[in-house]
Amino acid sequence: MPELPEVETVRRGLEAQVVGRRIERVEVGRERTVRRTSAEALIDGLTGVTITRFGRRGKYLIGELDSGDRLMIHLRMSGRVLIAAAGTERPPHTHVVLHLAGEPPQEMWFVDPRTFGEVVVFDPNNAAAEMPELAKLGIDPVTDGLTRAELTALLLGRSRQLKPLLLDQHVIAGIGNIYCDETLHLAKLRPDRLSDSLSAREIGRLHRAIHEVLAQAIEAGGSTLADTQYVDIEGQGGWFQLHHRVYDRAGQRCLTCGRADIVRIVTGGRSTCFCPRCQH
DNA sequence: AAACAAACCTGTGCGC
DNA sequence: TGCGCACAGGTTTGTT
Repeated sequence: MPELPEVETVRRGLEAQVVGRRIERVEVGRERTVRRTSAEALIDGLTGVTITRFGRRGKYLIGELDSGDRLMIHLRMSGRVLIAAAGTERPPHTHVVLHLAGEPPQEMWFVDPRTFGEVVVFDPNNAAAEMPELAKLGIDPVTDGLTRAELTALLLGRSRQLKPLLLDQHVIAGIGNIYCDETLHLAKLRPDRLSDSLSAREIGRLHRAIHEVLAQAIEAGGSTLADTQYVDIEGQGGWFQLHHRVYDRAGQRCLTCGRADIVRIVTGGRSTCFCPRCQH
């Protein structure tokens, strides 16, 4: 569920509330969440340690530890990170608990019904072996910046449909299904357009749309859909869903032209919504 | 190289 | 009310 804007919102919450606080105790309730290593590895790697800063690349949260190790959290489809007063009743599917020192004592929970998410402590000097996907991530438009020239090279260097290309984390890191559809709509480009068919003018529109959609979504705290699965670390939802113009609106009138209905197709195995009149 | 399908899981919403 | 199916914000792997 969570894409770049949601992960960035979580990152900011962690930076504000978890960084600088010693982790006194660690609980792992479900082995699958720490499957890359083990419960012992996570407990050993985090107990008595302090997170000194929290970064993000694409949808990967990376905490730097004063032990020299790093903490990687990926929310995948249904993961959530929450902070709560120590002793508060935990929601179902709370798989990892970090007990944080300080007044008042708090707990950081990793909650994940579908268990696709991961929590890992790894050694940055051995990242190629322990976290190989990090090195393969493409350019993060927010963390790294994505210039128009870089985007042009990424598009013209191959012939791929725009939708699967923008979703490919090895090319551009952070865009997921919601923001891909919203970006293509704002750029007035069909999701099945081939990347090497774009004019310089169209590339300019796409470049602007990527940055605008992500920036506005971050400002709005991300998108919280009807199931209210995504919330920030304090349990608050975002409000960018109020600005969705195509995502999950198949069959409804286009909010931009008002003269056609949003269409749903499947591209790259993903549900894709667009306006056949606005997007070419 | 690019497009597809399936896999990993659980929960929810819908039609009957 | 209950059942079965389709589908979900992600990513990897294997097959055309």
